[in-house]
Amino acid sequence: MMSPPARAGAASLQLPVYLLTGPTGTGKSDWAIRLAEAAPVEIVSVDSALVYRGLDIGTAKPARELLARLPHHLIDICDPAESYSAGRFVSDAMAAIGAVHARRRVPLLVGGTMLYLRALLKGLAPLPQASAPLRREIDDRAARSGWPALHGELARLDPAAAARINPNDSQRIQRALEVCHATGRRLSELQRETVSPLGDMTLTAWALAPRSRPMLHQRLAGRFHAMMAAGFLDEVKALYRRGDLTVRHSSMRAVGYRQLWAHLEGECGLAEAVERGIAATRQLAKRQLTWMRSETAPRWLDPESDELSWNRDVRRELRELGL
RNA sequence: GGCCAGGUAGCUCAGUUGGUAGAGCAGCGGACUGAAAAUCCGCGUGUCGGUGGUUCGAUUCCGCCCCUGGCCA
Repeated sequence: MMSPPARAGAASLQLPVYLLTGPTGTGKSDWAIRLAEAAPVEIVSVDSALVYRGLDIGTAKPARELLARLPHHLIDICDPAESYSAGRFVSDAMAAIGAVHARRRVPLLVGGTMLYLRALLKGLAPLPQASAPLRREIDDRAARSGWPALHGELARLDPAAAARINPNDSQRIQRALEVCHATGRRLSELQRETVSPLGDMTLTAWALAPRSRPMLHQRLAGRFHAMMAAGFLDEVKALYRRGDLTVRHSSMRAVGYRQLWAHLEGECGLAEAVERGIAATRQLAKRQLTWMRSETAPRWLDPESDELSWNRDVRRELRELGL
């Protein structure tokens, strides 16, 4: 559930938390790594795919050598058969932030998993973890009577939640029912008890915003083809051959993995899988930009031209803090 | 060169017994509380290959031309 607040002592209260976000493919990790080479910051990944071991090429994971040389947190922390979650992320991230502060260094949150970011900045309600048996039971009933019928059930148990959830939104209907059945309370009530785990820590947020959509799309396509040239398909084949993973595992629903997996299952040719993977990447970037527009109030940076001044400004601020 | 099948949205295609057209995918906008790189909602973006004819009216019928694919030479 919720982690203890990371307020180890008076000293850590003075230390800031930095955040660098942006849509996929804008260079966040590169900026963060070059800063970490020269400043007392430690990178805390905010990424739902980088947590998985063995998902390397397709997630654009920093090279092993870099991960070993510069402190990174929340990368390679679970097996692809596990299911990571926003809740685990919040407690892992708070633990990492506390540990970095205890070393008198500054955590630099880097990533584009916007739900995780929001959960960390604004907090999660005290909700129960996922329950595999409950979810299985709900899935079974959905297969028989359809999600709109379960939405009707939710409308009786938690009208406020049902009003906000579309009758076809299987994932949210399932979660809301799961919460009602597991706790006997309404999701919509529990959500009012949300409190930010960051407490009074000061957060400085920057966001990389691509100059133009066509430019971003071109870069994403180029990057996907580079991943293919670097052995992405072999990486997915190795995961496929394990035999215990399926498309129902969230790790195998990641962009690129899902499409190459479909190709290995014989659903489509390789060229088509690549095109679908590129399209899925574009769609991910678009959703991330929607989050960025509505959620955060960051300082916007241009991925093409602002890195040097950003890097210099952050290092000056750290010096002024005496770090 | 001859015959056949096509040419409709960015792509793949449907359709109009003559009244200027619609699906999927892509794209664009939005939502988002333990699967979130997930899940879901909204929006059609068009010289219907070109040109001439018939017609009140042609994307649809007819002629010619161009392009693509296939078969025959």
